[in-house]
This record gives sequence, structure tokens and C-alpha cells, in this order.
Amino acid sequence: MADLTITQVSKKYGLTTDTLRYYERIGLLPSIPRKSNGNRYFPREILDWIELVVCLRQAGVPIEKLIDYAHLLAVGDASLKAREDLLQEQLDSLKQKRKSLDNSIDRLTCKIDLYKTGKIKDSKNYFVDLKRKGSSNNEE
Amino acid sequence: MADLTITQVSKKYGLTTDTLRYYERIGLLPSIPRKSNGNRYFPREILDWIELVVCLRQAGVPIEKLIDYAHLLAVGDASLKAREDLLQEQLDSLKQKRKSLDNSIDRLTCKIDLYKTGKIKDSKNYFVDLKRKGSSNNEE
DNA sequence: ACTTGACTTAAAGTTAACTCCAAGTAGTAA
DNA sequence: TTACTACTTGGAGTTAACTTTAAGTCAAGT
Repeated sequence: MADLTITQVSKKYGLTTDTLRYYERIGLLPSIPRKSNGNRYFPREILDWIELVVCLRQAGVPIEKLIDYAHLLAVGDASLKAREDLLQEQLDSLKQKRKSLDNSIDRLTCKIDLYKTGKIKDSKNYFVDLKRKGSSNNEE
Repeated sequence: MADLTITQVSKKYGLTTDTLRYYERIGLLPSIPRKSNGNRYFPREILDWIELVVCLRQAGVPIEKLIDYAHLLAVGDASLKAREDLLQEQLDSLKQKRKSLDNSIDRLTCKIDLYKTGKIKDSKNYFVDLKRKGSSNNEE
């Protein structure tokens, strides 16, 4: 009863069944065990891993990095330090991403404020011919 | 002197010249004015737009949305409200993204802490055969 | 026996956003 | 004149991450 079918897993984590099979194919998931008819069943340990994968994928951690981590898991205790380092690197990169995101949010908030207070002053003259290609202004 | 060449712009904003030409081609930038020899020069107003584009692209706002905004700019004052709405939508989506990112950062921080305190307990048994395809466990 | 629905596979196709390439021109320096 | 560098173009190629397709198997329901 802890074991779910591929459809149940896909609903639980908001992935399609295609994506789950794709993840297994590329080695992001280990070989999923099968029933006698060939259908996959997902035990708890794999679900925990999927949950982490979904969480980090949402944040933009590349699949390749997660595959690296999965491979480190496979070699056991010898890879403890390497795994910690890998995660730390990804954490640093996520923190950097948040900084940049905050910056964009600030910038956009200001811009919207200009609209709200009617102070917007876009020099639209350069945009009027967005669809009219082939016009040419000259100057030396 | 306020007008830069494509290479100067590319350096200023960390885009390649190919990307800048690509942006013009797809209508994310207006038609860039040319010198008599056909080379592009970038006046201030366009630089301001590029700066905003770079900022929002970094944050993950899709090119398509920015093109929509550019087209709204082209029609002038009639689109003030639509422009504000479009930006507001993107802002909301960035804030949502930040929430999700924060969540991932928290999750990853916890995980790393388990490594640091030696409390990690990955059930690695499912990962040992990550590269050995074709093995099959059965069960009813 | 037949149909329905959930699953299976390998392989091809899609999408967004670039990125590269080949061939050509314009301006400058030796 | 030759060489070099910075630009130009249209179009093809790349990458990550899926997504779709075609053809099939299997178990349950009528």
C-alpha cells in the first residue's frame, strides 16, 4: 500500500507519467521495480527522492546535477563529502538566483509604480515600426 | 557618442551580438537604426529598453511577454492600462517564483545540515543499479 | 469474446532561446 | 594592393527538458 502506480505518483507530484518514465530512462531515477506484468511500482524510498527532485527542479537545478547526485548516492558512504559539496554548490547558486530575482522584482515594482502614478514616459518613437521591417535611418 | 555599436552594447549588457540581432529579428527590439554602411547603432532609448529586457529575462520572464509589451508600446497612450496590467501579471508571477525558490532553498538547507551533522540516512539500496539496466524485481 | 483502460516500449517530435556558419561588404593600416 | 577587423545576412544547428506517437500487452468488466 506504500507502493504507488505511475499514475498515482504522477498525480502526487504533478509530473506526467511520461516525465517519470523519461526520468528513469536518463538515470535521474533508479530502475523502478515492476509487478509481474511489467508495470512499475514506486516504493517509499523512491518517492522521497522524487519529492526532492521535483522541489529542486522547480527551483531550476539542472537535471544533470541531480543525476550526478543520484550517481554519488549509488556508491554509498564513500561519496558523503562529494554529495554535501554538490548540494552546497546548488544551494549557493539558488541563493544567487534569489538575489537576482529580488533585484528584478524591485525594478519591476518601480516601473509599475510609474504607471500607477501616471509618471510613465516611454520614448515610444523607436517602437512604432516594430512590424515594419526594412526602414532605414542614416547618419554619419 | 551616446550611440554604441552592437559589440559595445553586447559587452555593456552581457549579451552576444548574435543575441542582439536575434532579439531584433523576432521583434523584441524595434528596428535598430543603421549607419550608411549598414551597421547598427544603438541610441539611448533602445539601451534603456535592452536594460529592462535583460533584467526581466534574467528573472525568467518569457521573451513572448516582452514582445507583447513592446507591441503595446508601439501603439502609444492607448495601451497604458494594458501595459500596466501586463507588467503586474509578470510581477505576480515573479513573486510566486520567489516563494517557490525560498521553499527550495529551505529544503536544501535542511538537507545539507543533515550532512553537516552526520545525520544523513539515504536509503541508497535503490540507487546501486543506476547504470545496470534490465534487472527486474518482481512482486504481486 | 470483446471492449475498455492502464500500462508498456523505442523512437521521433516539440519548444524556447539562443548559437553558429558561410559568404559577403566596408573601412582602415602597411 | 593586400591584409585585417568589424560588421552584415539568411539559414541551419544546438541544448535542455520534456512530449508525442505508434504499436503493443495485460487485467477487468459485460
